[in-house]
Amino acid sequence: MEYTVQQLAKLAGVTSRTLRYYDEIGLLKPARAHASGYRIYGSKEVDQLQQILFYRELGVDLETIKQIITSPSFDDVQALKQHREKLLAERRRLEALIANVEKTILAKEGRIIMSDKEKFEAFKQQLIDENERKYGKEIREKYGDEQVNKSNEKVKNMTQAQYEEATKLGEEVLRVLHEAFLTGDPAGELAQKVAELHRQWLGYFWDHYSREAHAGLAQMYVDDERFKAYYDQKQSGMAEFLRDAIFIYTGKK
Amino acid sequence: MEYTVQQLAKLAGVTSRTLRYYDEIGLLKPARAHASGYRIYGSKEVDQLQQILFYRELGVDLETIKQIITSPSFDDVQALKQHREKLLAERRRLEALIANVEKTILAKEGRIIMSDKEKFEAFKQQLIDENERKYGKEIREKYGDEQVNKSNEKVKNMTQAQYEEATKLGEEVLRVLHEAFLTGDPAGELAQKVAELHRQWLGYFWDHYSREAHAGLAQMYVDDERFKAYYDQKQSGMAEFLRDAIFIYTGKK
DNA sequence: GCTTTACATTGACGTTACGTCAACGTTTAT
DNA sequence: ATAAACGTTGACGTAACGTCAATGTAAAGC
Repeated sequence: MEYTVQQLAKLAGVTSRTLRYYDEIGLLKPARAHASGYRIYGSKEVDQLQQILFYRELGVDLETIKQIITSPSFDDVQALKQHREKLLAERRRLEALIANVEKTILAKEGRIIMSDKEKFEAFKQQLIDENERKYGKEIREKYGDEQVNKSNEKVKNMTQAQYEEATKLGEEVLRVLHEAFLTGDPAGELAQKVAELHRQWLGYFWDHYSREAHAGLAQMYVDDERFKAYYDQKQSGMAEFLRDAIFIYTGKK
Repeated sequence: MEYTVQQLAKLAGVTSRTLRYYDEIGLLKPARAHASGYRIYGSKEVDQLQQILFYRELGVDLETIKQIITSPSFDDVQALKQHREKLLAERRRLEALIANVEKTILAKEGRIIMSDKEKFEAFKQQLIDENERKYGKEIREKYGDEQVNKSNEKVKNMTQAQYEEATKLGEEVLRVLHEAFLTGDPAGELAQKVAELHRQWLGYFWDHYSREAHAGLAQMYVDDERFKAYYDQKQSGMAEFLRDAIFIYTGKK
């Protein structure tokens, strides 16, 4: 089954302009060009476009999508499974927003008290995850400029499965951190487990690990209010605790 | 509680640039300016920003958001309830995408057959609804330029609850249309019920109804492949049938 | 075969919602 | 008083197209 630009655009619910743009940037090339110069797309391109639309739906930028799907190791069934996981996560985020709006309604009706901070909690979760990744990069730039290109490449080539794993690991860090916090001992077994998990989490974003960089990032968690707020979400003081645990783990203290 | 730009930005998980931009376009003005010229935001602005973020989350463009929240009749509790409805709808759309990806996985594993068309179904639903609204406007421009401003205003002020009702009605039109189609009689009772339901649906988007405009739109459904494909989704010929039913309903034939 | 309509191409400017940076004034902490 | 942190305005750049012009090609109608 072959399609011209308009046919495929209609089929997929995009515009012909979009398809031409995708051709132009090398994201989705036609199967071939008709003698007239018209673009002709086939089944392979249909499947590729569907993948692109899933990634787009999940907020991935086109350049990143291009790198993922043009990789020789790209496995479309695996990618579809990853989309599913990510869509489920997105649904959970929506559910948090729904819960937040319901809570806001109660607050407006005077039934509960809601802090200014709580009003924005559901909006911020994804942003904080992204900021955290970004700041990890800044540390890299600070301690090793020659590694930045590799690091950028690594982040861009991260698969959705890896992203999911990283997200889960980040959640686990937070959970175990709280347990360790309750022990009160940053040098204890639990706290050191947190630091180790945190190091594993960094492995998803950093091309090369160094203790110095790890410690530097941990200090940033305390110095930057956004991170501090994130780690203190369960209980105040947890950001400092994590910093201390990591300092001990890395031998800085 | 008062906040400077960075404080509110951090609280809400947006950038100071965003807040300055929102001030510049009149979307979210500070409560006052400090003697230094610094922007100072208060509780009222916090609540406004939360509303803005909900609308933004739901894909509403900033100009539209501005018009909604600056309207004298804006009711924030009512708006929150509408956000909730829309978020629930968005969650249902995500669920359709999840079902679609699961189905695609099955197709890839060779367990079921999936058409090229089915591969894009979940992506297209919202797009078609939006296109339909847009074309309704074009008809208005064609038959009555002096009504366009009112019509634009109506669409922009449509509440989320109204949008949901319109969506449901659109679905009912399609369902009853198929039943009527099976009777084969565009002048029959069922077909005329479809035309009436369609007219009601138009009431959500048009400030003023005219039979001429209705008939013109119906003809467009047959002439424009995108609408034709939409109405023919259940069975080929349904777009023409709807056109005929509306022509009879409006007295054009 | 010729004409008209529909479809496709490339090129280019415009849009929305910011991101980024420069230059410089103001506030806070030491 | 000084340095660091924060704020301002102004301005250019970006991603992902939307829109339109000029022109060639394919398909339908006569």
